[in-house]
Amino acid sequence: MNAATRRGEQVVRAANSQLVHDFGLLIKAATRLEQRIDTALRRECGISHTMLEVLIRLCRKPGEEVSQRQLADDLTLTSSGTTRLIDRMEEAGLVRRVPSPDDRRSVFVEPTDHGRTVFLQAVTVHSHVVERYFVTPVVRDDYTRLTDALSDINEALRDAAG
Amino acid sequence: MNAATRRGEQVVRAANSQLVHDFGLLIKAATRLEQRIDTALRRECGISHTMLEVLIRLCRKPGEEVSQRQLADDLTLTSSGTTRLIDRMEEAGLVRRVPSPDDRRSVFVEPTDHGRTVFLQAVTVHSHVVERYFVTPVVRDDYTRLTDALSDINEALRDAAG
DNA sequence: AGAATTTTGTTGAGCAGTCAGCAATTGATT
DNA sequence: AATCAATTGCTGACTGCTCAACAAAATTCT
Repeated sequence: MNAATRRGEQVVRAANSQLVHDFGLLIKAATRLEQRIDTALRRECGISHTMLEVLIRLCRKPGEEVSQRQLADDLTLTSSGTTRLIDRMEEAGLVRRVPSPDDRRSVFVEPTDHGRTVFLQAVTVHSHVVERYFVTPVVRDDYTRLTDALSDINEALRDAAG
Repeated sequence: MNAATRRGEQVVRAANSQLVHDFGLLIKAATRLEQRIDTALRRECGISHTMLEVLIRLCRKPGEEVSQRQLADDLTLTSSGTTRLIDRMEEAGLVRRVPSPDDRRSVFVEPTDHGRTVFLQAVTVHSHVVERYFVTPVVRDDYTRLTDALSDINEALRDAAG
């Protein structure tokens, strides 16, 4: 057997590895689910899935002051991405920018009344899709394990710098 | 208690719902993992994560003829997105377009020698990241449940049209 | 206090995808 | 066989993000 053949087998083995396949499952499930939610939200509420995530974050603790910096960190976005996202949401009347009194670099973002109204509609749509494709397909016992595992993964990703 | 207060509580409850939180875990884990892999691949092999997914698909069964259409379906991309992706990969010398003899609309995509070489390097980088942040953080017993659950979710998503 | 460093949000340029519309080819209907 | 419909890949216009560079403000270090 020559070197070329040997390498050929190596390539095929790598492409069929269990690890590669398993990881593909995660990426695919997340991508498709997000696409579905995004489509449903745009059609029924006129907002994107990312915008819903912003509203979720902003409505969590009423009265809490959330800066763009915090939003960026929580949504895994860059600061410039966040600036533009909030631009669009402000334009759509969903949120309002409020300059921080303590730190004049910082900008707080808060939901408007309209933002809260849309949020309630959107969360309903969101829940339906999640219920149908995320909760129902998984056996109850497996579900808690799934979320446990995801928590562990997120923790590992958060702790490690590189 | 007036209507406004009642609605205010409703908003807070929705933003803190378990379902919303759990789903956030999935999206966040997938997003961050993919970002990490993408960064590592770009730095160490000069290709994107999407390009690696193409190479994985193309190297699975040697001799198999894979059209752009099939690639688009497997990667959850639009046909135009696929066209441009293959454009870039062809330019980088990773793949080659071959017109199908049977169907003159269709284009087969196959990896070049260079593509296979890069693939082997890339799969190593990919495996390291996946091993570290996807396999290791999860207890072994939970791992199989996790992948089972992800399979179920993907099946539900594949079967349903809307 | 003053200088150097870090943090915050914004902007221009670019990248990687989408959608809508297209021509070429193939398949189905009659 | 002729037409009508569906599929394949491509292109222009757009979206939503990133990265790099920046000014303004805050923090740290002498």
